[in-house]
Amino acid sequence: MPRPGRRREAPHYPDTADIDLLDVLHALADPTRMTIVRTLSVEPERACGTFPVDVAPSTLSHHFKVLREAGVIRHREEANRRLTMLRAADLEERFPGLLSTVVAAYRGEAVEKVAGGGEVREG
Amino acid sequence: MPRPGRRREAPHYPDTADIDLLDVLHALADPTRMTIVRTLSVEPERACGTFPVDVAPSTLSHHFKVLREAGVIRHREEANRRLTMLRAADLEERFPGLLSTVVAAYRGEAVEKVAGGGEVREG
DNA sequence: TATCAATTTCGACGTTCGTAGAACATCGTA
DNA sequence: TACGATGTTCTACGAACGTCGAAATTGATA
Repeated sequence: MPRPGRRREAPHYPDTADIDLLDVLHALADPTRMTIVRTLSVEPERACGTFPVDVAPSTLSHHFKVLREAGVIRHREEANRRLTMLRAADLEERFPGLLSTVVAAYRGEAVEKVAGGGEVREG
Repeated sequence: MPRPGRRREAPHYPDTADIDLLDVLHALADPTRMTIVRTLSVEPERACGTFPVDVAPSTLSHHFKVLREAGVIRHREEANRRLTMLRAADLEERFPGLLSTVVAAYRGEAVEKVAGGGEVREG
């Protein structure tokens, strides 16, 4: 009996206190996922299909799952789309300075290695 | 014709400018390797076989290789042992604040997940 | 109601990873 | 020279990973 109001199963998010550092580091250690995070660090929220990455939708969905279960992102339902945003405040509470430091480090990286190579305005 | 003065091949270290963020994050996203790094953050250098981890020597050697090629550690030959130290200054130059932030975050983590569980004095 | 657009789930495939045992190399010492 | 201590390399193996296509689901729209 599928419940209405949610797209399939409601995703499971770890509590802030349960966010694991190694899970976060592993989630960030991938060019596609890092591109997602960097994009969200500039834009507060964004629809799943609009990220500047060059992978199949199913692959992208997989990366969202990794980031979600690591506690890095959260989704918000809107119509038939799902908006993604960073759990920046939660991460800041759990691991102070971590997210901003990592994102800042990635800003300086060469972009050629990023999946898709599509650049996003760095505001 | 084996050359004297060095234990086998001289390890290859990336230049500071060539250290890749994703490689570093991947290297740190493992309990055994994170334990090595945390230990070195308290003690400046340490012989390879003396880390509080519970893996076979060959496995440990593999982890050192990952950390070395990511640019996180450096070795120093001494007699028939090899001392390991962090490339803290290089990492600070390449990715300011990254190493200290990550290590600080790991300090607060539960230790049960650490390979071997052997605790080290946290000074 | 049929259809489209957005996204997830499932199954499959090839690659990388963490692990350990066996063999080897090097240094210090008996 | 022989031996023990210290690490590394090689090989192998199961698990996890990144990738995709096909199918399914949901909300909006025709």
